[in-house]
Amino acid sequence: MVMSNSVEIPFSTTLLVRDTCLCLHAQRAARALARLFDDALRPAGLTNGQFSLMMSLNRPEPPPMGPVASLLAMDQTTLTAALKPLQRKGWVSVMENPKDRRGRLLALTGEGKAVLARALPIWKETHAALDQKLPDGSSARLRQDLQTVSGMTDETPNRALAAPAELQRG
Amino acid sequence: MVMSNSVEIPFSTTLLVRDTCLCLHAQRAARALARLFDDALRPAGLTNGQFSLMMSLNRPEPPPMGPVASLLAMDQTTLTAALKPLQRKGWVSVMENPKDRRGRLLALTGEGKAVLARALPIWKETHAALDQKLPDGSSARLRQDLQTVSGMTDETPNRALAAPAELQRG
DNA sequence: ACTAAAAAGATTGATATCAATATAAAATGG
DNA sequence: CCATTTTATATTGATATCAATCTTTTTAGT
Repeated sequence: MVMSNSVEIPFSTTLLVRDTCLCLHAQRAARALARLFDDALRPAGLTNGQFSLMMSLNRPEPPPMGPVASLLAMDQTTLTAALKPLQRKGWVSVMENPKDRRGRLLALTGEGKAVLARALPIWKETHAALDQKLPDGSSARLRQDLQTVSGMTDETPNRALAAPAELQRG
Repeated sequence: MVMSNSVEIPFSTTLLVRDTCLCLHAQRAARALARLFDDALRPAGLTNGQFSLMMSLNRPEPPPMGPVASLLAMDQTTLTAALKPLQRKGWVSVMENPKDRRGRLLALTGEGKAVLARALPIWKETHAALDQKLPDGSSARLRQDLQTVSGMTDETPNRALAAPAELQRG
């Protein structure tokens, strides 16, 4: 009798996982889109993530960190780290919240707004080109499905999706 | 006449970008799904990315690095880095390709196969639960749309999607 | 064969990501 | 008011991600 020294997973299973895993498909699409927008935004000096983050700070009132992290569906510690280079470049200011001294309020600086304004037309062009290349209706449908997934996997369902007060129109 | 010391982007534009940007939606969904699978796979000692990578190495013939990076839609240097911890743990072996001494051939070790085999049922459960929570038909549709996006943004269209020879049935 | 170009990976440096943990301040319950 | 708990954020350490650049080896053109 021979010791089984390895546990074989059938190749067909590998193919099944490759073809069906939503997580894998999402990571691949996220990497591909990140590269697309990173390349496009490079002349503006921003990555796709920095663009999204800075855009989310373009509000009437400076938001605290927690809601911003939720909006981007990222860990709070990731946001702390992501802010560092933007602070260093003087594009984002992080100030103590006078109403709650544990908290910070995030705001774009004048220069940050200028950088973002220069990046905006690039985003518009890139996104329009992307939309056009997608089959009719794909874009809106994909957006909707991605939103469903983001919300569903959240411990606090829809916390990131229920447009936070600071981002509500009106 | 007053110097304009900042370039304001209307708040309505911020809301538009937040609601429509496919890149942002993809990053959020990717982060959310990564957390979901990372949490589930933690008892098996794998992250979602390590699971996908190792599963892609479960083939009859050890593949070189390039096609694996393409399959995962990741940079080749990212793959080099991602292999490090797996090599250290003795789950993946990286050997010189005798047919092309520039290249490397990647393979699971016996222990790597065992780890992957223990992770597989966790993936199945997690993915089944996810599928069930999604509205009917969403899962397949989302997969398809994500694949379209991944392929479209690739410099070599469909390079990552055209199932590479090593992954072909037959 | 020789040279130039292309291909496969590795390395470095910067940022992104999250778990685990720590700190400080606010809220809550006596 | 005081002790406990909760909340908001920071720090550390490990991995992930990609651009820029480098080395080695193969391929192409002559």
